[in-house]
Amino acid sequence: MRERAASEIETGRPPADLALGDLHSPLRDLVTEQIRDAILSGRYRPGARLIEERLAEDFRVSRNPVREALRALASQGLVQVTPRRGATVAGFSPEEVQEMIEVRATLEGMNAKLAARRRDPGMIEALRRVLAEGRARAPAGIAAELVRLNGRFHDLLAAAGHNRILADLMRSLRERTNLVFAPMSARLAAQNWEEHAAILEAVIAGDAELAAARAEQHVLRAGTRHLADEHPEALRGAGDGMGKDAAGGGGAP
Amino acid sequence: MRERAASEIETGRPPADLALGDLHSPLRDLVTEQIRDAILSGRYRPGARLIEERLAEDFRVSRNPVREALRALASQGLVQVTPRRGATVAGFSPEEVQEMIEVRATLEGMNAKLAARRRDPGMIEALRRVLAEGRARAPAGIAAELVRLNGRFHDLLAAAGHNRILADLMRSLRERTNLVFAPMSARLAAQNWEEHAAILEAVIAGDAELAAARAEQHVLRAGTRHLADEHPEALRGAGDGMGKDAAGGGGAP
DNA sequence: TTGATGTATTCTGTATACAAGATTATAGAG
DNA sequence: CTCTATAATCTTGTATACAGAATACATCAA
Repeated sequence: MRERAASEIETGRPPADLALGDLHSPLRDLVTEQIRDAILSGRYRPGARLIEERLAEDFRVSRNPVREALRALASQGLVQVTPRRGATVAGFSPEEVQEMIEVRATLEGMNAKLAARRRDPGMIEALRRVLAEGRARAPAGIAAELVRLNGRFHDLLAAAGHNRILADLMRSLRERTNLVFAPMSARLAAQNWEEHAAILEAVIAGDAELAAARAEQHVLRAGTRHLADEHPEALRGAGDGMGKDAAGGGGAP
Repeated sequence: MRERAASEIETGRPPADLALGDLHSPLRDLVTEQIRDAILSGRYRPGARLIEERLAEDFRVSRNPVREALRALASQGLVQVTPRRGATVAGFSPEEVQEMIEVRATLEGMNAKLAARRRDPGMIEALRRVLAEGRARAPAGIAAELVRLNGRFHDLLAAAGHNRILADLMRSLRERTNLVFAPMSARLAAQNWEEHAAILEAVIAGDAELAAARAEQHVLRAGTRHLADEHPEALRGAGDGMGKDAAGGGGAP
């Protein structure tokens, strides 16, 4: 503490409260991020085997960080590991998808309620900005960017609810459902952002019940849309001219 | 696979589709269970450092399985690991506890609703049995046993809801809150089981809304009780004559 | 004594090695 | 030609080794 103050004076720099070492993530974390991205972006498809040594070679690290990364992803539900048989990218049965959606809907509803009760001005302002960007990009944006924006909106909404535990659970469920909802047309993306707008409106108005209902419906509707609109080509290879973002998904909730 | 082993034990029936090798869990899993038990039973207290090599020596294994076990527990929220500084038993701030309770209350409410809609006869029968046992033991039972029974009741109720995702989340949250609620008097344990009875009654009656409300209140009330009734001695050492089960907890929800 | 500084020790992060289990390929019997 | 048995290969599970970061300790100056 005193040392920090000293270095502050010496360098004249503001007292960033994170140590220099905090910038240096362990390999395990870097590898986890790489694999997670590969899964969420669709480069590794559900069911694909994740062989430790192969990944280790790809990333030029030893198997240990890879193992730990795989286990971490497994505990988040993105990877499935079977003893002595190794890891695969998680795939979900229709029942599981349905269950995840129901839970997510409930949690998003709860969170919207909390957010509406709080009406944190800073968060609302940030949400407005992301909403504007999302609406603008929805019709024509590229899949990967829309997924990123959608994630930002939901993360901000979660932050507005001020419940970290809840936020973590929602993010985990969102990532998993994204794996399923990834391919979504521009039309659906547009509707997705209109629903976001409606949720935010209710939050701003402080109408907790309305916000909750809208957030819950938002998730449930996306599930229904997915089933109704189901694209058979979603399961095909990546050689459809959309490049590596092909499976990035346009506007899943 | 844990479930499979459990049902196996419960039924005493030789498993149909169970390969012999499935009985042989990796060391990592055995170590995970050991450490988890130690944490949940209070032998390792919140904040205590979990040093890999020390644990490895205790269990007579190398550090690798221990590392993986610690990471697994970390992802379940029972252990906290800081890069380059190692693992400690998780401790929660009052805010986090409050947040966990709120989320748990919502999820238990949702699950009770699902269970009431289904009214699975087999599950209800099993719940009745556990309820009877819990009620009988509540006044005088030893802490560790009451925790076990309480866990069984909630697990069965979760199974009755028929949503695995939801069940997993509830169990994870229950374990974490148990870490906090562990010390609970016999009186509170009795009330705990009366609330269980009320929930089950609503489930049996098929009254989804009532079941949800009661389950939600059940969790929230336990949180309030905990704050109101807070025992200062909960944080003291184990030398109070209750032995190694001292922190096992009588009747947290 | 108190505080700073350098040193020893402890612990984690990562790499490597090897044994045992699983998978695939191959050969032979029917 | 299909099916089974067996060998060859691949992969995971676990142990061990070592480098670097974090912590504890001892030493010395004020």
